[in-house]
Amino acid sequence: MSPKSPTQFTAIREKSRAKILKAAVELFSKYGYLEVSVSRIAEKAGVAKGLLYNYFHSKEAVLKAIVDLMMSDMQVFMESVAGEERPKVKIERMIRLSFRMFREKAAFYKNIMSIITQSGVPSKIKKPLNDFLAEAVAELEETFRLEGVENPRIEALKLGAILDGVAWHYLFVFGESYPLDNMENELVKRYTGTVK
Amino acid sequence: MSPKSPTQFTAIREKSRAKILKAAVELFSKYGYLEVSVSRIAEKAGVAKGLLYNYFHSKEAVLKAIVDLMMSDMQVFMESVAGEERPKVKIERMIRLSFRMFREKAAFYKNIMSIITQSGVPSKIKKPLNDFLAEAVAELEETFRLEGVENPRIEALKLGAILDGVAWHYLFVFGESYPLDNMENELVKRYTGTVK
Amino acid sequence: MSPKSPTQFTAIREKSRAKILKAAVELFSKYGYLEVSVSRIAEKAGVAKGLLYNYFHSKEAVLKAIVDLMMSDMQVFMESVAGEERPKVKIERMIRLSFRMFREKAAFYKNIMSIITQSGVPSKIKKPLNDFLAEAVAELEETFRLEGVENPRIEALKLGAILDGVAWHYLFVFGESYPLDNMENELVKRYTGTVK
Amino acid sequence: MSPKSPTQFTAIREKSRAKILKAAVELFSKYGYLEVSVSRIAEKAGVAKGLLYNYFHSKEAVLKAIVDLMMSDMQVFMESVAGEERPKVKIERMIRLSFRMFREKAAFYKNIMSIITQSGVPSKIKKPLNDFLAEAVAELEETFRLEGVENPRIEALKLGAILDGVAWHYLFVFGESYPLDNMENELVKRYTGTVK
DNA sequence: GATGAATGAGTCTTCATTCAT
DNA sequence: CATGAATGAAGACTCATTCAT
Repeated sequence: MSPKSPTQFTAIREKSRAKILKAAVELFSKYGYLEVSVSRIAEKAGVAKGLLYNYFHSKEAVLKAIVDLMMSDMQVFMESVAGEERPKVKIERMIRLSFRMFREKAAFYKNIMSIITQSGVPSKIKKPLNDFLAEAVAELEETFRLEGVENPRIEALKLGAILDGVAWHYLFVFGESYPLDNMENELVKRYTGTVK
Repeated sequence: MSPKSPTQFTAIREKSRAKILKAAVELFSKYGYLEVSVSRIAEKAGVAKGLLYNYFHSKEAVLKAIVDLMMSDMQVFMESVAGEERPKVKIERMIRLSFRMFREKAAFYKNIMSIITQSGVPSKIKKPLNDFLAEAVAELEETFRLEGVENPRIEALKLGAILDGVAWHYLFVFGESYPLDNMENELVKRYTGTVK
Repeated sequence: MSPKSPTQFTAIREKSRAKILKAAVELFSKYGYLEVSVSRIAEKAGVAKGLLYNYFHSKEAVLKAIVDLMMSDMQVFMESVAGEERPKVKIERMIRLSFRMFREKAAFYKNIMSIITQSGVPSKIKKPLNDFLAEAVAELEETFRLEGVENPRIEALKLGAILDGVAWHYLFVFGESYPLDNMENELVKRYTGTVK
Repeated sequence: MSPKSPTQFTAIREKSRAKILKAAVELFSKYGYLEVSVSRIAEKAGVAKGLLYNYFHSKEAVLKAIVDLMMSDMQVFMESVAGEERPKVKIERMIRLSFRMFREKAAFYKNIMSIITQSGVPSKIKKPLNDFLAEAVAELEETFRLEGVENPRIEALKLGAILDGVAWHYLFVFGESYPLDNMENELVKRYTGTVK
């Protein structure tokens, strides 16, 4: 008799939106943005194709939403180390954080790398990701500088390259057999002189 | 008009095939496999669309042919250092070779990384590329072992990660502004104790 | 909260229905029947999409309701001259009435001509409009006959054609720059021998 | 063995293009531009949907092609009376030409009027048609001026309105029952003082 | 060997309509 | 009476592939 309350609608919306995003993340990370059709996302999410457009005005908007999610996730991670003043500790935390992301946000991370690598993706979407990476390297550089490292820029790029290289190898080349834990400890040791 | 000799036919075939491959390489590295249509390849190659199917039975077969080309290119590179017995020198040469490839075969390399990243590409094509990478790491591992490094597997993976990370940063993130030369010298110094 | 009296319900119903019709008229005349979506009508009317189906069982039914409205409007106009016995005066009044409609009901008139022109619109809707036009011509014919004009049918069709032609030029071709007033006086003079 | 000659290809292309245009003209004039889908055009033309895009880069381009055809047809008609110096004769010829077009190019003319009337059609397409109509009226005005008519502008608009009104009544309201011949003779008599 | 017209499945997107609350 | 989430058919358009010549 009475219409659904706004609260009910919000809850329903949130749930459907989440279903769609979840399906999209999985499919994009497994098959790549261009290879996945809107129909397939809808099917996997268990909703009608049309419903997707109730929440995202285009396929690209779905990708954008995923990227935004990932970005704020990463931002949170970044901020969690931002307060750290001791350079060595900060480096260690950044390394450990990166590995945690590789492990816990594998699907997201795969998407990110795949998006950056795919030419079909509009640069409107790529730009913020590239910017984020560049910023992360800048942060590393600053930390190395504080630590008194001789060539902080090069050193930051090197660590950045290792981390992204590890991610790439883990996510796209070697898969589960990759010795993620060993690499993590090795890098921490190498950059801080200690092992946990 | 006049009947052509078998040799002439072969020459013609080879020329058309090469034209098509060249066009495909350029387009794939610039726009990505999925974004490039067969028509566009044919157009760029200056042949009729139908002719392409005379040489390759599908669009995917064109990609396969390109990957094969790249693989043998890399194989040649690899073999050029295979004979080197002195571990330190071998490591240096492998590093320098990699950077030469990043620089001189940027388009190829971009394609490779992009292909590996796109799970849409059938594993028939991706497998050999992955294998090649694994093999290269194995080669590094063996060399580090000879050198007497403590944990050659980890060390090889680390250098592999750096190299691929550098490639990724250079090709997809930072572009021409990336200090490729500095990184090269830095790595050589780090791994051999010398600079050129 | 409190139970509403039947009168209240009727009032509410009437108000919502009117809001929807108003919105539809405006949108249809501005963008055309096919170009306007039900969502847009509901949005402009400030009601939920579903409510529209509470009052009209389809989008087409909304159009039908609008056409009916227009028809009764025109009927009223027609009846206002029906009593006139003097042929010359009647002709003049019909001409002047037509121009008043072009001016004051431009949106309605645009809709009508547009509907008649779009064969996509089901004839259930077009029929009454066509009938109305035919009737108007018949009325003119009768009046010309009374006046003793030689070929009243042809004369009626000719005046009808001029009036619709003027409407068409004014509404779709020349727009505001069309000399509606001049044409009106010219026609009155031509058909009655007088100017106001 | 040998490829088709360019001449053969041109012939084939011309034939297919014509088939598609013919189907489109018929469907557009019967159901209106917006109501007709590309699939339906292709089906009626007896070709695959995709082929249409081999000849026209969009549905709108098909419409544009039709409009262009119509425009040049009308241009030819216009030019055929352009040389006529005697005003009375010129007016008669213009009237008779118009009626010939209504009769012989009914489908085209229906399209034109329907296009001008439909809001969904981009003004890029409408503009030239409107311009053409305006030009035709200007031509009439000039002729009336030469004839020494008192108010040539109004007179030209009036004749223009009659002609378009007749077309509208014939094509959209009364259909085959409309006394086209009578109207034609009546108008000629009215504007030249003679009947054929 | 070479041409490009032709096919049709598949892409993203829109929208009238239904329905649980 | 009122809401808006959900559906699915249909629309315009793309493109790998085939084939007659």
